[in-house]
Amino acid sequence: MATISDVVKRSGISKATVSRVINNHPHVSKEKREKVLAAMKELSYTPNPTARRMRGQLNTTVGLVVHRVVNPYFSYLMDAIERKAAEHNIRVIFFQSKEDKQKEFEFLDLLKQKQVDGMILTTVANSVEDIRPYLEYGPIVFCNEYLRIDDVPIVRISEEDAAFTGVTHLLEEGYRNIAYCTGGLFADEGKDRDRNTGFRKAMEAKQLSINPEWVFIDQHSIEDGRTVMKKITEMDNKPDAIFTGSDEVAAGMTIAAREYGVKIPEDLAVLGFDDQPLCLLTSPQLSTIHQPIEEMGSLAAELIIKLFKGEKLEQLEYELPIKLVKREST
Amino acid sequence: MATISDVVKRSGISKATVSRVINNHPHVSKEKREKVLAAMKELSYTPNPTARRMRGQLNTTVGLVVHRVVNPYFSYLMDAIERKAAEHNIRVIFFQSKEDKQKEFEFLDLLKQKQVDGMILTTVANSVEDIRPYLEYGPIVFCNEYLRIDDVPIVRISEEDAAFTGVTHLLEEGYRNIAYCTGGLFADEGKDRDRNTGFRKAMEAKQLSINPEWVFIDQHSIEDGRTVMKKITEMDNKPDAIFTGSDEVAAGMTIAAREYGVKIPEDLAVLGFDDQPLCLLTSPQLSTIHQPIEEMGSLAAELIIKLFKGEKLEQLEYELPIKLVKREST
DNA sequence: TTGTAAGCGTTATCAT
DNA sequence: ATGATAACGCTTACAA
Repeated sequence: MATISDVVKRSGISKATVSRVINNHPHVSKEKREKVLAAMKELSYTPNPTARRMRGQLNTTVGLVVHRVVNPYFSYLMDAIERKAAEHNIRVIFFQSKEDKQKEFEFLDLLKQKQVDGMILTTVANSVEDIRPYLEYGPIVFCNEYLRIDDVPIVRISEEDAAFTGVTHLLEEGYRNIAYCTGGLFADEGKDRDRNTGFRKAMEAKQLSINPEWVFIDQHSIEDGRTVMKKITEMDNKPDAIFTGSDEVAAGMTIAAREYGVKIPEDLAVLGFDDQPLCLLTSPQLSTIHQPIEEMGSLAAELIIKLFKGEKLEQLEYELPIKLVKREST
Repeated sequence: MATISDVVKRSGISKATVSRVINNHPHVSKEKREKVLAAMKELSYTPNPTARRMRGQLNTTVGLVVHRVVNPYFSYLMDAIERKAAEHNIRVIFFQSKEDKQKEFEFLDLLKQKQVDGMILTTVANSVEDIRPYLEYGPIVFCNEYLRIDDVPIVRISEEDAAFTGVTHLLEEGYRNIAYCTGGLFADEGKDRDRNTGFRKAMEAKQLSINPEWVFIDQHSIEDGRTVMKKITEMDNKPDAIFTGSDEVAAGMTIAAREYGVKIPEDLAVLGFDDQPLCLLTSPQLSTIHQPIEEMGSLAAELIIKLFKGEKLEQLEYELPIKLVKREST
């Protein structure tokens, strides 16, 4: 690999001026600039990114922390982020946190060590207080997160709107006995709080009350969905529709429905969340809440790139619109 | 961030000796070693990886080129590779090639520029001759590839065995009119050749001949699967089983089957390939060829790590065993 | 406008 | 066993 010194020898021009040309600095005569450019081309010279980084002048690598890459939600997000970053010649290093606090710290340390120049965090295990100190070392962007730190831009959907839209859809289709699933704990904080609010508001708008027996917490997987369906079949007082909060859970329910002879949506309407490709594979195909993953990833990448360039952001919170996709299950 | 010079000041010991301690070199007195270690701890010093890389002494980053991360085959492979790499404190930078030759070169250039210390290539678009020069700059491992370059280790399954096993399964279940799908062109090279050989051998073993009308080439997606099913329903002389070479294609066929009233497996048995999670979501659930993705990724990571350490590999070609998973579609 | 030289944080060479 | 010192490739004061 040719170095800057090779270009110096070849062109007979000083290192400083060559560097100026490389970095498009002004105050270089046309003549010398062209000579340098010629030498660079002849040697097919490329600046060594490692050396640049050591001088502290490089922003080309962003770290991306996801929960698990095999979760389609995250793999689509990665895809969107990587494509946008690639357009700007930014590399993406990725990490799987498995929501392990210790691992998360290890990744954040890469920011401190200048191994990455910025971080996009999609699932934060640690607290605001633990994350904040790392801001000193480089820009951070939250994506699909509910922590709020001053100065940290955040890209997400309105969970309240999503739940409201989903439950309202079920109500409009004529269902009245609505069950509710969540990946969280039906808690009063973060994502849960917002979704719960949406759920409550939708129900209240029709003067309906929430049946606590029909609330399922901590449900994530296809297997969980099967279990939920089983539980419902065993109930005396059964719901006639369910907001699952997850396509996987909804898919699991379709599988179990076949086993138990439950007809979807006649006996039980099932609404997913995310709009993953699997929605088209189940029978019946799943109605769901479409998440604007592509836009979220693309925006998150753009934000961090702006921060790399030292641009000021005119806005810190971005709530992207969801939309309801009606298929066969509701 | 504390630097080696800070440790020097704090401990009153020279840079050279501090460096020796950091790198566990011998010929350092117990006394000084402990002093240095103490200073390092007090300052919570970590060596700067960028500086190390510039000295040419760092092997901590591997580049991983996949076709598309949203393809579950690749996301599971990434997952396996990342987990194994993380065990050894190796970072994974990932790239999506979309099988674009130009992009592939850009990624390989990162090896030249020492942005990554080694490369795992899972889908090579360029020719052997184009790839070979990059070997000079760092180790390369092929995974799920069919190019052969001397000295480049390769991890894959036996495509011939996979096709033979799959087709033989269909024959053993009593099907005789076997259709065949491939993501390739039914060509005489690479992956195709091996799979075709397996297909032929399995058929020949039962003295059956291949009906060229039942061979579908260049089929990849769920949509492709729907099209294949449609074509089959329109045939006068229909096959009674199909080896799809892809779970997606097989899944697409189950969707179309519902639309056209085709019963699987009674009217047409369908065999997938990969054993992706979606196999459990379709009705009927898909029989398929299970790929040892976890093992492939893990092994590929181990190989590149061995090469980082300068270890000699005792073996260059690794063919991992597939197995047939019978579910409801055959 | 141009060039010299210092410095980024390491490791390796060579004396001592 | 230890310590100066050069070197990795680059950018940027500072001087000219």
